[in-house]
Amino acid sequence: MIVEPDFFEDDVISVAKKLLGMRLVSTINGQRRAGFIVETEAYLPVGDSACHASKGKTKSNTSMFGPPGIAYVYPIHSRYCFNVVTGNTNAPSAVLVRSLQPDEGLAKMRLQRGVKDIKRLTTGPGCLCEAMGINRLQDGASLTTRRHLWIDDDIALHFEEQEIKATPRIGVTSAKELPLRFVIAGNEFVSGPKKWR
DNA sequence: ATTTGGATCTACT
DNA sequence: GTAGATCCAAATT
Repeated sequence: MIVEPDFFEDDVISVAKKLLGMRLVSTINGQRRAGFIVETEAYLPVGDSACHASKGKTKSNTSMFGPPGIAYVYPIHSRYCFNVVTGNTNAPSAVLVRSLQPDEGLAKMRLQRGVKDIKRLTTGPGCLCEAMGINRLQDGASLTTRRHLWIDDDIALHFEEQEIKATPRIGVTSAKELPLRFVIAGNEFVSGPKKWR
């Protein structure tokens, strides 16, 4: 089933863990593509200097202040990063989806990415956005309708609870030590240093 | 109008 | 493991 809005009303760390193994599905630009979420990061509403919302609302981060269950897409280093907005109040928090295990529409992904190696299709936040066709138009879009982009568990990647591994987040320049990155341990589509797989 | 710094990626060693 | 490419938007001039 497609996930309902209340799925995202939970606290951000719980949502980050619950998303592991679920499917992200896109029909942007026609061909349907899907992948299993294998790596996420939580960005907290309070006490998290690495969170984009921590310095207040700006033109580009307004989606983070919106209702749970919408997308927050922002540009960085000539790529996009895709987040899911969470929380049940005005407290801005979000889950960054960092990596997918490709499941459906591999040919279209290869076309959009311009690479053929399956390990490089959707491994890394910028790569998965390119493969799925996620762009600035998806910023603020709802993820709980089957329109262009949504999350479901029609098929789920099976793994055991104890296989979730928590590590520090990648690439952040502050709050470096907080263990807010969650991965399916040992999955070959997880990005980052091998110590953190 | 110009500068600066990022929740990155790739190619290379 | 590291260097260089890359580009948007916020801050500064």
